[in-house]
Amino acid sequence: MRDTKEARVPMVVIKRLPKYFRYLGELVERKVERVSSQTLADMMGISASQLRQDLNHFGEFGQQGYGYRVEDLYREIGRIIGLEQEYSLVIVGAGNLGQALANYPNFGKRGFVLRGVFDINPKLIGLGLRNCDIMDIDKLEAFIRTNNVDIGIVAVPKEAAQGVADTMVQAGIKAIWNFAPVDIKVPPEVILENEHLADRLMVISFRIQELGFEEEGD
Amino acid sequence: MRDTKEARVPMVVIKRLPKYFRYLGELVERKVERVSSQTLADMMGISASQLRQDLNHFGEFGQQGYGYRVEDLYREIGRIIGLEQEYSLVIVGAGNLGQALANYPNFGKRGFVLRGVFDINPKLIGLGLRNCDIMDIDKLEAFIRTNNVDIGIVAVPKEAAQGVADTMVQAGIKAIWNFAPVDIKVPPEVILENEHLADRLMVISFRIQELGFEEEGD
DNA sequence: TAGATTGTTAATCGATTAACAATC
DNA sequence: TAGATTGTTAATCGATTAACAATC
Repeated sequence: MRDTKEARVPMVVIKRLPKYFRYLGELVERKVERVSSQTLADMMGISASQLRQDLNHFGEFGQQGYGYRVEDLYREIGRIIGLEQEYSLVIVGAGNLGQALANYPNFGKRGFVLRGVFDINPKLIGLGLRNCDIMDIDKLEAFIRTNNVDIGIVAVPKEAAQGVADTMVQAGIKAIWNFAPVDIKVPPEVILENEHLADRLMVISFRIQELGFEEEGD
Repeated sequence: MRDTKEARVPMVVIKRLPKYFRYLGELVERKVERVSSQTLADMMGISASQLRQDLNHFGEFGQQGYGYRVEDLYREIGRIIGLEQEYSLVIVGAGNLGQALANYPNFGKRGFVLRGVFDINPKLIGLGLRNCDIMDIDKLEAFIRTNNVDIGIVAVPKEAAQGVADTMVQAGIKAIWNFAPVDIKVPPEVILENEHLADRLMVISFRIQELGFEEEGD
């Protein structure tokens, strides 16, 4: 253990890991035994250089003249991402999005275990969702503490988002996945990932426009 | 019109536009009249240099010694993003996620108009959602054509995603926003944005792990 | 062994930051 | 006018690509 070459992995590289994992998973399903960096990179639409450079952050997984054993590399990447561990999570906000996330089957498949859903609306409290009840948001802090919850999903309106995040931080949560359309502030030791859906739609909007310029521009 | 300095804007810059827009919107709400690049950058947690460099791709919006008029810059960025136009969209897949997206109020607020929701499940077809009915996926291609739909949201299981995207492309859609956990292939003239939620969760998983190394590592 | 392909170092490219002359 | 702050050029930093010796 340790010394597996851990020297602060750049975020761009981390973000590509799930993609590697997905494509390798596909190869595993197709019962492909070996793959070269070139072949895998072509499938993924990246360069073989980048693929090898990326893997280089974590160790040596291939064999000269042969390539990579698909099954092995798949398992290794899974381990690097941390999928061999179990993470417990809670969702705050049982509106449309919160409910959709609670029911998203792909999460449970890997070791992400939904432990509870919270809302402020008395009408929702007590209702069952997936395999856990919707609880009052008053109970959030104690719940996170007693259940050692790792990840908190924020799916509340933007006005409430910072408050919910503060409570999570207070309770000692490790990471927050924010779906509210604001930039939440958390102390540096807490991991924060924002899912700004409206922002994405604006990127699409810009690019559609830009398309117009291009045509006209020549 | 034109010649407003359009020379292929880098993707990193495009992705920051909605963030500028959000923070400026907040300042507008707070009735702040002017802001300097330094102040705005501090709020956003970026450098003033980057902010000025970014704006420089689109024109000159400030005034030396004064800064930027908040109201004006807000409107300008909105225009650059393309929010003055209306875009029509359809959602394919009326499962939990599709329904949540259909009900997401923040979309409608800007000019994104939901024109239809489609599903393959006969039980869902005919049900009302927001202000449009769920239609049979058979009708998708014709619907996109006749209604000149700009953006297609893919919210179906991964096995069905590529097929749905193909139909959309066939029908002449401009952009696809994909929520299925696969990399869809589209011709280069079609804009594609992926929302790989499971990938995001894996990034969180990696970073929680990494946190463990750090502590132990010193 | 010869051919293939890795791991890794060096070269290139692009994005961020620093600096400052122009000017309100 | 003097002070502030922009727009923009130059310097730095980081990420991607190219190249190749090591080796299976």
